[in-house]
Amino acid sequence: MRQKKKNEFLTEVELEFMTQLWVLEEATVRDVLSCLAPDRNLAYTSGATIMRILEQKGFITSVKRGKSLVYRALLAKDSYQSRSIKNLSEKLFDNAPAMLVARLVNDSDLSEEALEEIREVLERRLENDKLK
Amino acid sequence: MRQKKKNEFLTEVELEFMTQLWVLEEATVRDVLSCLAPDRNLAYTSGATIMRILEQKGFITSVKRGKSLVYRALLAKDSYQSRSIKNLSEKLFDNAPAMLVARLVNDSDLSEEALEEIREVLERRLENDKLK
DNA sequence: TGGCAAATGCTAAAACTTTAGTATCTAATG
DNA sequence: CATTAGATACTAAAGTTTTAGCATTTGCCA
Repeated sequence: MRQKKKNEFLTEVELEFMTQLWVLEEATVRDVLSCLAPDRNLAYTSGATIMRILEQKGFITSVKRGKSLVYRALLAKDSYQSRSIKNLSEKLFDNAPAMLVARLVNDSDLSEEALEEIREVLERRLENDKLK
Repeated sequence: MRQKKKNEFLTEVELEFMTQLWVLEEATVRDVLSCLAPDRNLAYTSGATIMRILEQKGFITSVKRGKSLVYRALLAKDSYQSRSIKNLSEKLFDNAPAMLVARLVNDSDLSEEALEEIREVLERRLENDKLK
């Protein structure tokens, strides 16, 4: 009835785990679990399952070290950030990135510093553009 | 084993339908279906099911008109854009909106015009800030 | 080196998502 | 007012996600 789809995006829980792995760079299941919110209370085997799925999907890889598998991200955080923001822009902002930024700076309440940082990011980008 | 979660976010297909409804403002199942990509080939009843689910979840509402239900969004596109961008910023950008904008302007290849628009959005926002 | 603690592999349950078939209802029209 | 075309309601199948139990493997240490 429904065909298998291969998704290039992380599910919610997968992202939760990847986020830790991106910080740790190298980690066992136990390492990742110990970095989650203390009230997360996930069974060890659940964590192991998530990691195995992430590996199956090609987001991470593992090597055996002692009796444990040590995982490492294949998908870089940078790349996934780009992929995600691009997707959001396409799917929800009609490919109008300016509208996306407008929502961000107008509706979230950002600090003065955050706004300044954004301005700098943008100015550096425009500067860079002119040089070419 | 797993508790029921109530998600404030749209699934992929739900977003696909909402996107049309936001444009149409008011629409029957058939109206929405006819706006999807021509190669989408979804059965009428599938469309009806999606709409019913969207209503159950509180994203849209309906009134009977003639023999059809006419749907209308309860969740505004603006609000959902804000909600989504905020979520992305939190979950994938460590709450650093400047980093988010950096990914957007550096890694997607935006046109000169798009960058200018973004600059304007930001300048208007900073201007507005000063007035207060 | 035999046993134990800890790790993984295998399996599966339950909720969610996506799709669609069948049954039922209803409004318009001859 | 009976028929019928078209709409919704109900149900369900198949895949995905999230969680975890049980069995098995493995390396370490007494």
